[in-house]
Amino acid sequence: MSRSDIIQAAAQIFRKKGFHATSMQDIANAVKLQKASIYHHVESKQEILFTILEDALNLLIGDMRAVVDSDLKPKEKLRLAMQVYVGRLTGDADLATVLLLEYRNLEKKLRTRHSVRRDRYEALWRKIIEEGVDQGVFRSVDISIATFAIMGVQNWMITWYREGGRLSALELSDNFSELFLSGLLVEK
Amino acid sequence: MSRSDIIQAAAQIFRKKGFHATSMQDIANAVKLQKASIYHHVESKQEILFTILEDALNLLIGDMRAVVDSDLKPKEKLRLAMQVYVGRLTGDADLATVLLLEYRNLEKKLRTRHSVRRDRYEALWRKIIEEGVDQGVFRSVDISIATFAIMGVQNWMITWYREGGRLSALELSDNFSELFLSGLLVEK
DNA sequence: GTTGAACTACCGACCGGTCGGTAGGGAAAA
DNA sequence: TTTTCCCTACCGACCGGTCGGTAGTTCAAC
Repeated sequence: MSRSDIIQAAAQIFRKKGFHATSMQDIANAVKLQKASIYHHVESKQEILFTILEDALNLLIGDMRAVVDSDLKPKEKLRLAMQVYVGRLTGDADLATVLLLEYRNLEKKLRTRHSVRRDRYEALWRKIIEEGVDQGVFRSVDISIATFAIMGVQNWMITWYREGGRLSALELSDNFSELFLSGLLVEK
Repeated sequence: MSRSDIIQAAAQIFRKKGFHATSMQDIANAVKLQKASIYHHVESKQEILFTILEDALNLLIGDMRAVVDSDLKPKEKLRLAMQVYVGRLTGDADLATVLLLEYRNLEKKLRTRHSVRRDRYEALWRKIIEEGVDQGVFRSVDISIATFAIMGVQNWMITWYREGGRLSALELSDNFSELFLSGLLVEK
């Protein structure tokens, strides 16, 4: 039994029941240990949550840096970024759901630390849109709003996406990026 | 002290701390009653949550029926629907946040009942998009995906919108609808 | 005198977390 | 090769405190 086994089991239960509704006993049962034994591996329930969030965010930041630093055009960067992000959200739903929903339950100090890093992540998305506007391929939209919109569409997936649905992750992300790039209206 | 005072106070605290992190004592303190006295007005903590969700959803369904039943063109229906919905989300953030985030904490039976009604609400959005596609003013996008996307952008607002921000609710919704209708790319 | 709204006092269950202790395996000392 | 020692992983029992909820009572308004 390793620390990461516990973290992973916790993520799964946090996702299903939420952080506060999950007891340390629940986690202990999942890894077939006594509750006390868990404290040999982790400091506290808060630390478990924090670790889950950090791990998830690190993964995403790595993904995004690669896309932003590539020499693709803004349009392709956006498409690729969405492919990768949707892939992560659908691929590890436990991690994703906890990341997006449960960070609220971090105590203040840890939450602040996490928010800083999350803002840094979102700034990478912002950069892609800025680039597109600067190069004249994107209309001069409000950058912040566009970023929020793009994050929102994708993040909200965690509330409705179910594995084995009608569309694959790739089809979903392509639908999204097409929608964002071309809009709903037919050509004028 | 009325029942609705208690419900409203609870919504406020649920929003800030989450359902499970909120104790009946917290709610009692907020309305300056003893915890036991609250049970004179409500059946249980679950019932409080359920009432909040029902009230919020009823409001939204009423809004949406008016828009769908109007004789506006699909493009204007979408614009108006987003204006109204964003107005609600920003106007009563407590209700909105609890509606979108805390319904997960309903016990199974109540959650199922709620989900049915929420699906009925989302079907109204779907209808607008369908109408646009049928009339040939919207491209023939995947209707489900487009609906999820539009709901997602707006619903995700509850995570970042703060009163007194740079843009008004109306400006926000107009930015959103413009983005959805015309897309990011400049005219070809 | 009935009623509704509030109170005090309490319940059993469970919470996150800590305690002292131990089984067992690997390394160092004899 | 045997003995000693230490360390990791784990355990059962327990801590003070809080949880949602209940029982029974008081009291003012009608």
